[in-house]
Amino acid sequence: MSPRTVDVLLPLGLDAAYSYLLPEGMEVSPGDLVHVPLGTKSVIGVVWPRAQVAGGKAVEAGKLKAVKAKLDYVPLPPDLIRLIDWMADYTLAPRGMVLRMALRHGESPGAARERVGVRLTGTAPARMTAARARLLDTLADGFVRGKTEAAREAGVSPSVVDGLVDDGTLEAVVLPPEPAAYPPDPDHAVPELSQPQAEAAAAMVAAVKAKAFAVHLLDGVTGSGKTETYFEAVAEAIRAGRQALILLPEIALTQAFLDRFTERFGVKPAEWHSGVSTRRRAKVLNEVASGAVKVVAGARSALFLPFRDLGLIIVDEEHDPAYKQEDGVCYHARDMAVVRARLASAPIVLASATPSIETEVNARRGRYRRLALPVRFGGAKVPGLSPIDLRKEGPPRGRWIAPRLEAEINTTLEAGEQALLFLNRRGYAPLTLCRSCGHRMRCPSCTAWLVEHRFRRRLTCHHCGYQAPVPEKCPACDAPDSLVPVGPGVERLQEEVQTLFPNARALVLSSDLLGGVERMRAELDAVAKGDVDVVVGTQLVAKGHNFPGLALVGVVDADVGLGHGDPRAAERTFQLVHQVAGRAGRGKAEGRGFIQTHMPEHPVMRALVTGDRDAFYDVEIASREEAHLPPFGRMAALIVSASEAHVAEGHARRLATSAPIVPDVRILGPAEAPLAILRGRHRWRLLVRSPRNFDLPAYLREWRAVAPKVTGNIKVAIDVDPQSFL
DNA sequence: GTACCGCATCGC
DNA sequence: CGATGCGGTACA
Repeated sequence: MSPRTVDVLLPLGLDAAYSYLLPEGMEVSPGDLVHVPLGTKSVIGVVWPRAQVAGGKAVEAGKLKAVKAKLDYVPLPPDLIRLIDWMADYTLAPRGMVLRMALRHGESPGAARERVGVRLTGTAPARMTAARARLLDTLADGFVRGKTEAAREAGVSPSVVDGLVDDGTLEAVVLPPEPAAYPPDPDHAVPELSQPQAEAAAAMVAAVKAKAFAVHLLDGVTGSGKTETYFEAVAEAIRAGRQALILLPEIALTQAFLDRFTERFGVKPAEWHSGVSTRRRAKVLNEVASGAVKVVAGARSALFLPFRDLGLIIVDEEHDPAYKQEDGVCYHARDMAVVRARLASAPIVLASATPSIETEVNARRGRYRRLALPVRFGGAKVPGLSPIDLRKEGPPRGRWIAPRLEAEINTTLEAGEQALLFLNRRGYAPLTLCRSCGHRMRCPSCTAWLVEHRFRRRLTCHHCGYQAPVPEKCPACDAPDSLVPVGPGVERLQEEVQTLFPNARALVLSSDLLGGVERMRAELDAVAKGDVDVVVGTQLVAKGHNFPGLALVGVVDADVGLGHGDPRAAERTFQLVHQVAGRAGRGKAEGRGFIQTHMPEHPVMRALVTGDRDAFYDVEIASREEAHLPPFGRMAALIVSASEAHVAEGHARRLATSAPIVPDVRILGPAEAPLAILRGRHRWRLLVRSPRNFDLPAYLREWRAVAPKVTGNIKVAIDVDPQSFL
C-alpha cells in the first residue's frame, strides 16, 4: 500500500502547499493545524485541500518528511480556506503569506488562565481585623466571587483574601471560564424605527432569513440611524442562532459604538482589534469557532476569524480608506468581506453616508441593493456648509482662522456649545525652513518634509518614523535661530485657538495622542461629555463619533489633497468633509459648518456647499467612466523599488517592455512613484489598466512569468486595485 | 590562512 | 519568511 500523504500550507512566502507523509494512526482533515518539519526546524502549517488540478509537480518520494503532530487548535473552516485561496489568486500574493495574515492574530493561544473564586466555609478566622470583617461581610450572601472581584468589592487588598483562605475561613474553588462575550439578546431593547429605517431593516432581515449571498448598500446621511437599522439585521441573525460580523475602521471601534450595541442587545459584542490582548484574542477566536460568540465587532483582520455559522456581515463606513491594506498583502477589506459573504452564502451590508464611487456605481447598476435613509433621525439637521473664500476674507499672515470663522466660534462658545476645527495635518507645522539660506528640513530616507511636533520638540517623518530634535542652528548654513515653521498643523492651530479664545478648553485629537486606544477613548468621552470647548482634530474626528454638544464645524483647509491630480482626491475630500460636517448638530443644537477654501468654485466645494450629493456623484462617475478608471476599468500598480535610483528605474523600464501585448490593456509609466523615496528605497511605478471584464490577475501572472529576473535588492510589489490612480 | 558579510536559494 | 551556504573581501 502506498504511504498516505497530505498537503500542508505553511505561513511563509510560498505559493504552493508542501506534501508530508501522514504517520500511521494519524487522521487529519483540511483546515487542521499541524506541526511539520521544515529544513532544520519545526513549523506550524495548515492541512490544505489537495489541488484539483494536477499541475503541481510532485516532489520525489524520498524527500517527503512526516507530519509531526496534529495540533489541538480550532481548524480553519472551508469558507476561510477558500477565502485565502481566492485572495492569493486575486492579489498575486504567495498563498502562504495570506495564510500567515489569517493566522497571525489567533496564533499560539496558550492555556487559558484558571480563574479562582472564593466562598465561605463557615469556619471562623483565627483573628479578626477590620479588613477581614468587611470581606466576610461582602461574602456573607454565599455567592462565589473571583478572588480579585471579592477584594475589590470589599475594598481590601487581595492578600486579605489569601490570608483567609490559609485560615480555612474561605475556600478556593475553580470558576468556570468567563465567556469571551455574553450572548446578546435580540429583543433586549427593540428601538422604534422611522418609516425608512423600518423598510431598510425589513429588507436586511429578509436577506438574513434567506441565507443567501446578497449585497446591500445602507445609504444614510450621518445621524440617520444607520447603526440602529443594521442592528435589526444583526438581531435576526442572533435569533436564527447564527453569527454576525460587524467590520469597522479600527478607530471607529469606540466606547460609543460599544455603548450603542450594549443598549440594543444588553451586552457588549466580542471585540477584535489591535488593542485586544493575545490571550483574549485566543479566547474570542475559540468561541467564534465553537459558535458561542454570536457577534464580533472588529477591525479589518476580523475578516479571517473561523466563524462556525456566519449569517451576516456588516461593513460600516465602507468608503473608509483604512480598509485598504497597502503593505505586505495588498487587499481591500471591504471587497474581501464581499467575497467571504459569497463563500459563506451570507448577506452583506455596506453602510455609509458617503459611499465609495465603486459601491455607488454598483448600487446604480443594481448589482447592490440600495436601502436609503434620507433624513436624520429625530429631525436633527445636517449642518449647511458655508464657504469662506480664503482669497477674499482670509486670516492675517501666520494665522489660519478667518475672521468670519473666528466670530462664529465666539458665538458658539458664548452659547455654551462646542466647536470642532478640522485640519488634516498632524503636528505643529508641515515644513520647517531656514530664513537665511532657504534650506528645508527633509527626511534623510524619504521624499518628504520633516514635520515639527512641538509638544515633543522633534522633527518627524510621517512616512518612515525618522525623528530628530529640532536643531539649534540651520544644518546647511549654521545660522542660529533661523529655522521657522511654515504652514499649520493641528498643534499650531490649537495655539491659535488658545490665543483667540483664552478661556476656551481646547483639545487636539490626532493619531499622535500618547496612551493608545484607552487614552483615545477617554478623550473622546470627555468631548462627548462636554469637558472640552474646542476640538482641533485630524481625520480621526471624522469617524463615527457622537458629540452631542457640537454645534459648529470649521474645515480649516478644505484644499488639502486637492490639486495633486489624483482623481480620487476629490472623492476623499468630499467624504472627509461631509463626514466631519456630520459631527455637528446631532444633539439638540442645530449644526453650522464652514469650509475655508481657495477654490470655492471647485466641484467638490460646490457639492459640499449646496449639499447636492447626487450631483457630485454624477460628475465623479462620469469622469471615471470617461477615463476608463475603476470601476469602469480594472487597475493594478507595480512598484519597483531598489536602494539605487537608476537600478529601480532601469528594472521598471525593462519590466514595462516585457509586458505581454493584449488589446485594450495599457501599461502606463514607468514614472517615479508618488513617494519617490521611501525608507531609503527609490520607487518607480507602473500602472496597468484593463477593461472591466478582463482577468487582470491572470494577465499579471503571465507577465510575471516573462518579466526580467529580480536580482540584488530590487523588489516588485503588486497592488491590484490600488487606492491612488496618480 | 581565516573571519566575516551580503545575497541567492531552498524548504515537502 | 528564515536558515543555509556560497563567493567575495578584509585582515593578522
